[in-house]
Amino acid sequence: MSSNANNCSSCNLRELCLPVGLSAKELEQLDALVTTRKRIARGASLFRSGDPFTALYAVRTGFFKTELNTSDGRGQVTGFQMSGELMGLDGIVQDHHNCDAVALEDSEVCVMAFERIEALCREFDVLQRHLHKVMSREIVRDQGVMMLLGIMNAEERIASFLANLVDRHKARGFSSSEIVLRMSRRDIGSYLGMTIETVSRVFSKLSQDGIVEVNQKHIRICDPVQLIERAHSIHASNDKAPA
Amino acid sequence: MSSNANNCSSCNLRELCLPVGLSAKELEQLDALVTTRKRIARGASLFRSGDPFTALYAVRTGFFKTELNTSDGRGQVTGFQMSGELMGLDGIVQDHHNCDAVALEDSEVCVMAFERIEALCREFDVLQRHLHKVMSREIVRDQGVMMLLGIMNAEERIASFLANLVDRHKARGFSSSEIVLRMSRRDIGSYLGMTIETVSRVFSKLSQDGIVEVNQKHIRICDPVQLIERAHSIHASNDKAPA
DNA sequence: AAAACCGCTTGATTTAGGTCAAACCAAGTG
DNA sequence: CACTTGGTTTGACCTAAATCAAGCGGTTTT
Repeated sequence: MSSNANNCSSCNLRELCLPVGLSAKELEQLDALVTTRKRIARGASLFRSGDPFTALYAVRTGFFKTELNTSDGRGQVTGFQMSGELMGLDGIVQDHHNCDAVALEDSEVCVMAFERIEALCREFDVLQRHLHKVMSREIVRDQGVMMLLGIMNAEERIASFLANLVDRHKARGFSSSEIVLRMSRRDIGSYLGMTIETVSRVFSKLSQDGIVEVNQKHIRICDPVQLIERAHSIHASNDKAPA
Repeated sequence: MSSNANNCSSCNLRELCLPVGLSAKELEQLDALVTTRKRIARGASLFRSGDPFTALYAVRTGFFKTELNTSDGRGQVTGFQMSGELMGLDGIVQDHHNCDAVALEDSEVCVMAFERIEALCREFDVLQRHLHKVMSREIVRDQGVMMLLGIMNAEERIASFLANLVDRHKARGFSSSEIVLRMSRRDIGSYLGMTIETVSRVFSKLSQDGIVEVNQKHIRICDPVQLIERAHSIHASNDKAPA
């Protein structure tokens, strides 16, 4: 790796990952955060449930899912992570990870030793507050998913899911009308608490209604207003990119 | 309030709330954590969605639910909190609360100004780690609820819910075979993503099968092994009392 | 103490979404 | 190229849970 390959201060994801308004000097000190980077091939796991917890990971490139697996083989996808988003917070409480993080495409993550994060947070209150906000955001996001699973019907769930993806694409400066789904219908179904058949049927419905165009993994959002309309319930202000 | 009424060091919930293994001296300094206590009458709110966030709250006595409310009047209960458990973590990310916290019986909470918590965490790494664990535990708990809502059927949900309550009662030294539900069937249904009728029917079913005895709010666990059997999926090691 | 009310239970019926099954389609592979 | 293979779509049917509706204790009100 080149001299500044691991530098947060020169990373273009800086605004997604780190607190804003840091001085150049502070930023420089934060470069100590990322000790290494790690490449994960599509289909491989960054960590698995039970692995010892030592670090948090920020997605640098690529796309991940996190999932819980049950003894009886059923699984629950608990989230999808894209560039600038954090993984591993679930591991802190028991010193081992509580879910699997699987790369859905060839990906690269920044490895941040948790002890180092904590040490820096004791030094810089801005960073401390930032970490707390990141964790709080995850809690709020999870509560949004609970609501989605608890009270929304299939169409609302899919619409919320798509609207959320659009938001996160926007926050990264990507097209907000053309998105490519990195995850399978099975993963979507697992995340949204429904079968692949229902996922497929709802996509077809939204397509017939002229709200989206669906072509396998390629989704074109034709009518973003109607899409949000269909999401209906608070598809809350959660789940944005990390601040 | 008497001289040491607000002292964490003399609180019998200490082991649920605070890190273990603190020296007497450290404990003394932590007494600065709780600035005030607050009584909340049954049915009243400790905070509501949108209220400015300034503090975290620990339940001292009583029982709470937290819920999200949607524009269209639907609501989702996101959790129930009993003595020693924390509320308010959702408020950190946006400096205002994201859900309502409602007392289900006359209750008392310890108010911990968040700025003070952060200041102390910069000073004591043990406390810092503790706060991170508490937040991580909440994330893991939420993921457990996602799984419950995503893949469990009605009976598994109710069985998990009861098994979880039993665990938390045990952790507090309460009877693990006799529990009194502080929440209504409606709240249970909202939390578990089902209607009150289904809640009632599943209770009746578990009762017929000799696993529990149900008498309105009074539940007797007759066969705890079978109860866990019915929960089936990982009713994971989450959602215990705060460490 | 009748009446109105509230939370809960139980039964009858309906329905959203699950299950089962078949076909489709893109991407490898021998 | 024919031939898998794995993910996706679509259709037919079924079921778990929702909805609708009635009744059942308690508790509070008048």
